[in-house]
Amino acid sequence: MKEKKYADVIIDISHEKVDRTFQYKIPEALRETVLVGTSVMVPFGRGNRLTAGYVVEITDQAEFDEEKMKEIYSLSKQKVSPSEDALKLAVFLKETYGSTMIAALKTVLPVKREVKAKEKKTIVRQMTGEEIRSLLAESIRKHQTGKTRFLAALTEEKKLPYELVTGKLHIAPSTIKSLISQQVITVETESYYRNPVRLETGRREEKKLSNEQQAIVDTVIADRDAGICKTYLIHGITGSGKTEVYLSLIEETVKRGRQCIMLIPEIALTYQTLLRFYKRFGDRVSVLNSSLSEGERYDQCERARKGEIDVIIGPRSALFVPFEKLGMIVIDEEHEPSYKSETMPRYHARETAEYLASLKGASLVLGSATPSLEAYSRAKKGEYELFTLTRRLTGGRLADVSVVDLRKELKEGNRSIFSRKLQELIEDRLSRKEQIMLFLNRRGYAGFVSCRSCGLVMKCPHCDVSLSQHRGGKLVCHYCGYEMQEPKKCPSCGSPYILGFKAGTQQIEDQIRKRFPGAGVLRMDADTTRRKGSYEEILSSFAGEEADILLGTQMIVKGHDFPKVTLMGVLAADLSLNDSDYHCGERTFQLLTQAAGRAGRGVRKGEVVIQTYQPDHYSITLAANQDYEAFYEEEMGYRELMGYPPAEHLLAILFTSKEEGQALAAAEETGRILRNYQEESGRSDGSVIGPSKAAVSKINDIYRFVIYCKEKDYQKLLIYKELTENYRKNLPGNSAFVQFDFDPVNTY
DNA sequence: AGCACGCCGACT
DNA sequence: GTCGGCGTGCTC
Repeated sequence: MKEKKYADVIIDISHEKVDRTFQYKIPEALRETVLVGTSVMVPFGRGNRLTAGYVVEITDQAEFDEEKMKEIYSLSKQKVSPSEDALKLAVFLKETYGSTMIAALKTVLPVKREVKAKEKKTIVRQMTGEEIRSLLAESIRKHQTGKTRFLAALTEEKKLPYELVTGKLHIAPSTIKSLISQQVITVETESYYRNPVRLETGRREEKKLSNEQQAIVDTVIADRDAGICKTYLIHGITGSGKTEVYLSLIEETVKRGRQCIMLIPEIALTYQTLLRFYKRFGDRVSVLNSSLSEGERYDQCERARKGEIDVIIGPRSALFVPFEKLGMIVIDEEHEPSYKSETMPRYHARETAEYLASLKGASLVLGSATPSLEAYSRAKKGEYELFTLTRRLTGGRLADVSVVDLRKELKEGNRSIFSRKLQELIEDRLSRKEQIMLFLNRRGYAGFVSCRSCGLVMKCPHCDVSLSQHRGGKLVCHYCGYEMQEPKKCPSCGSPYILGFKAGTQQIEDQIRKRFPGAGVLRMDADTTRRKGSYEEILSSFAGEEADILLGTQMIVKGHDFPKVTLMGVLAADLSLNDSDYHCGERTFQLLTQAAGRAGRGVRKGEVVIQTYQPDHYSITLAANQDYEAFYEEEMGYRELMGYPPAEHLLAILFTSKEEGQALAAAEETGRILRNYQEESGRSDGSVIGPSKAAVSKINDIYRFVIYCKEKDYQKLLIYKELTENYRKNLPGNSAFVQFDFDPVNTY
């Protein structure tokens, strides 16, 4: 037997330049204990600073000069050692989505951090403004540029966030250290604590399944018992009882000694949803959500590892809960964009779940009322088994849907945001004391501020977006948090007519109050739900009939049933139809279908009015007819024509830099290399588009350029990624950063 | 990321 | 000269 003398270690530093393995000698004393996956402390860098790392391979072959090779110092007690499965998952994420290995490892591992979960460091000035100014003068005289920038900032503010100083002001740590020792400044550290969510376990609740529902459960479980693990897609209209099917599937799986992961979109993670699981599984179920601190997340993972729980419910990150005997993964509302991660690695929960399921021998169950084209096309190809739930169990009939042409309204002299038909119906419902929901499917944020004289729009000085208006006369940037007082006069032409253009829900709320005085209105959008718990507050006060009309964005069409709602008005269906994103037709269809499903959940029949400027668009007409199948055919034809996913695969390569020129140069050079490769390999089926300015061309003073690559074969996109990475490796000192996004969910 | 090494301007 | 700052490059 060969001796296992060397360990390949990934160092816990998230930087491209150290994103590879480093080989260390395993000291005799640790030969038995150091395994693949062990987290260790190693001396790293010139100063041999002790750094954490993860062993990803053990060999008897030295691949580095043995003389220079260092030894592993010790095992790490601070960090979790990833299991073999976790390592495989990390490799999958790294290779499929193009991130650093350490970033992939960190998304897979529950970070075991000390009790103080989060720290925020602030630099505090210890001298008077006068003293600082004299130091400033001295540093100017000495041409100490960094110190000058720092001191100048200190004359303005007494306190500065630490990240701002090292990041934006670009001050070297040595400069900070010397100023601390001269007692010019101090560093304050604040820690935050968070409380876990506790729910009481209720009584066990079980409903009899319909034949349709039971058939699904029987098939999947029979497959399981026969050792077949595959992917199933349940296409079931709203109210067809998908959740009951999930509950039974999970219960049967748990009975067989296996554990389950239940993914739901973050927004649907409400008390009501969770309660159904608690009632069925009691304390064998646990919730993972974003408000849990790192320590609490770690505890949940430990409970799972020890087998203390059978079911975990959570958003996409719940996939990484380390169950020993995972038997099933359920993904509810499979089409939701929140299943795609927005940070590196940009993984998709559906694809990652598929990999994990195959790794663990688990079944994967997807469910949606409006399946994503990706999932549905795979079901059609026979890669997934498709089930359809057609009957609505809650008794309510499907609502009557009518489409109103807003162009015609305008032509006939109605300039209001409510069509005559919608106005009539609102009045009717108000007089009958029934409830109304009005849905504005607007993307983005609150209203911007512009000058009525010269047309200037107030923009963030650091980002390529307009500032949005907040309470208290403040203008805020939603990308970087920049804040300023709302100006009294236009900074460009001096006109006093600089006003907020509240294109959003607030303006509509005002209009409703004007047109229907006496009607109680509740508004729900990003603004009114910012405070924790206010989301549920608004919903429960509407459920308690404290208002007649609920006006809101996306949020109001997901989840909750209100039996008293008999009218749903979609104010402008086109708002989500004209995005630059190729998903916009699909999103619009999904939103309208969901909205239509909200009306008439009780005994009374519901009505839905969809107002639009494009009444003939298939996303709108087919949603009005509730015809998913026809929509799928139409939209799939468009994707095939354009070569968009799922017909082909798409890779977005994002180049970012503080220097616009550097980002552009790197992007252009990469574009040349990729096109070159394409020509050389003599292919005509793929294409490289760009580079071009990103849709938001600047965030936080960092410029953004993007290249898109289309290919039928996903593997070929990985070659593009590799080519890009190689080019960057041979180009030292470039300050442009590169990010990859495979089959992106938002455009750049 | 963090740290050493080396270059460059200013002051004893 | 030499002190001390910032830029550059490497880390098994």
